[in-house]
Amino acid sequence: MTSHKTETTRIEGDTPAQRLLALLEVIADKDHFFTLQSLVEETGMPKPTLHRMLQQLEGSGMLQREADSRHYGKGNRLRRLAENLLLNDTVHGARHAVLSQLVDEVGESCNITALSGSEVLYLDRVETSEALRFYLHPGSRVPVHCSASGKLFLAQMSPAQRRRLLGEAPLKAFTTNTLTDMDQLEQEIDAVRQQGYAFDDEEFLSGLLCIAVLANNPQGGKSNIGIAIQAPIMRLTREKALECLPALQRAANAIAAIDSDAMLTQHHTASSV
Amino acid sequence: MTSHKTETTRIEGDTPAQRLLALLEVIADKDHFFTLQSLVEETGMPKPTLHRMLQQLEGSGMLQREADSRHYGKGNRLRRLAENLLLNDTVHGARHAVLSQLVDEVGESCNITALSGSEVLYLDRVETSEALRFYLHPGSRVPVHCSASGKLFLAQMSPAQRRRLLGEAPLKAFTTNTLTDMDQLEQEIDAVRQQGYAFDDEEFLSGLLCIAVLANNPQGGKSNIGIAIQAPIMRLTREKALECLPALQRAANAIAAIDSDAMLTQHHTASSV
DNA sequence: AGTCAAGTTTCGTTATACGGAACTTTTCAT
DNA sequence: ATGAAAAGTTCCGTATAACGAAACTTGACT
Repeated sequence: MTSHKTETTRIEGDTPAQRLLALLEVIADKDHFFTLQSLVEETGMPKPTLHRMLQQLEGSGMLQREADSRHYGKGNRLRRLAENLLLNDTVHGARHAVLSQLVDEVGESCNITALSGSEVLYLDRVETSEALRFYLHPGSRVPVHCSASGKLFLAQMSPAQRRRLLGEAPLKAFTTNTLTDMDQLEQEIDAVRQQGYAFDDEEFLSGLLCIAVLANNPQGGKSNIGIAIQAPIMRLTREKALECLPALQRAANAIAAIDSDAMLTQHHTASSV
Repeated sequence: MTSHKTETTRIEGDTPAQRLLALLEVIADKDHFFTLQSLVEETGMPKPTLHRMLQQLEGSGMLQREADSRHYGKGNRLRRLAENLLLNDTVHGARHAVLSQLVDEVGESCNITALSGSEVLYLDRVETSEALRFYLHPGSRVPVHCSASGKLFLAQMSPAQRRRLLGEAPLKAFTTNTLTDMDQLEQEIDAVRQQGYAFDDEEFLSGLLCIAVLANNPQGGKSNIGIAIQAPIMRLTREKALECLPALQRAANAIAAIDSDAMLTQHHTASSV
């Protein structure tokens, strides 16, 4: 047999730079100093390659070597980068706060979504404290045609755009409720546009009901971020969901306000305090 | 408002990967969305080059585009990277030693914090040896508006940033002492800015008093590192806490020094003051 | 001194970055 | 609606950097 290569982590990426970022992630998880050899064993990459990468990171102050010249630790520049990344991410912070507030109000899991490519991307999510719940983590994706926010995004598009997005692949059925007929879907989308909100009534996952609205900024520019409540049908019926609509809309407006504020391209933020 | 070529920032580095990291630093400083064009103007780099870089960052989930496909924001992967970097940087760090030293001096539990999203993140913590104590572990989070370090972070933001972070969701009450009125909070924050330190007087947990200062880097930029003492009110009154202030400030300076110290090892610290 | 393991350098071979110019899409003024 | 300006995107020949097997150096321990 062969040697037992544990290789818990893999450095992946299509380009050298992406691989370097992946390496940074491996390093970020370490709470102790590490050596070149330890990384070789952990990632299975060739030693000269890792050596070169570490050299670059050290050369730019992202990493620092200990006095013995073989143990690496995180450098100041890297720490500062991390600090600034978090410090200046008020948009995410504010959105998250609104989402938490909404979850408190309605008592069910809520999420913020965006259209990314031809799929709906979960940007952020706050879980209910209820024991029974669907677990969908931020970063996961869902098809447009069977998600509440997806329908809203579709409803905003021109017919041409919509067909371009949906026209290629047939509408995949995930449950018996999934709308797989294009005409049916168009009809649903018309209704959605009228109402200003959309349901996903077990169209993606059996037992999951979802209601969503858009966080349209008032200027009309289509900053289409969606916000949704989702829960098991045993706790959330269509009727109950509609009762949550005002709270949902309020949250959507709050998020729209944040986004339009953050969209203003200021060239210089006031530094004086 | 004309497009003077200010070129405040330069993307420098000997290798493509280093230049990409430099770009990340530019991006880390932004608290609003940005466009390709804005980066072109800010850095003076060729458009296709920046386009390619952003493409790589977006493709690997480090950045995310808004639905309008021209505004970029920080992605989840980048946020996670930043959090892990800060969170796992403690055990062998010189900061931990400073914290231990402070605990020895004042005899109460102390911690190092950073702002992450709309919450304060505990980066590191050293417990007192006293039997009676609050147990809060590194990695846990606390709302900004009712924590000592949170108020300090808020105090250094621009009014616009602060409003964005606090304005859209009501201030949740955790105890009867929690400041839930925005005007009251603004007033408190003004005071905090004057004083340079902040209390949390049972505003998050009943019976818990806390005093904090920032580890300001000497260059005067914003800081995302706070340091705090916390203890049950039966052992730590406001008066007693103020007596600890010199020790606390000394520790903060020590931590700030660690950060800028290693900068001297860098090729060139002195960018213009 | 001798051995071994970790770190480092070399170098021919690929793969990627680079960025001017051309092209496409969106935006905005008329 | 219409067209011009601006932003985003793609092309592609050239320049540069990444790659990693192998050879070499360093240092720790015997």
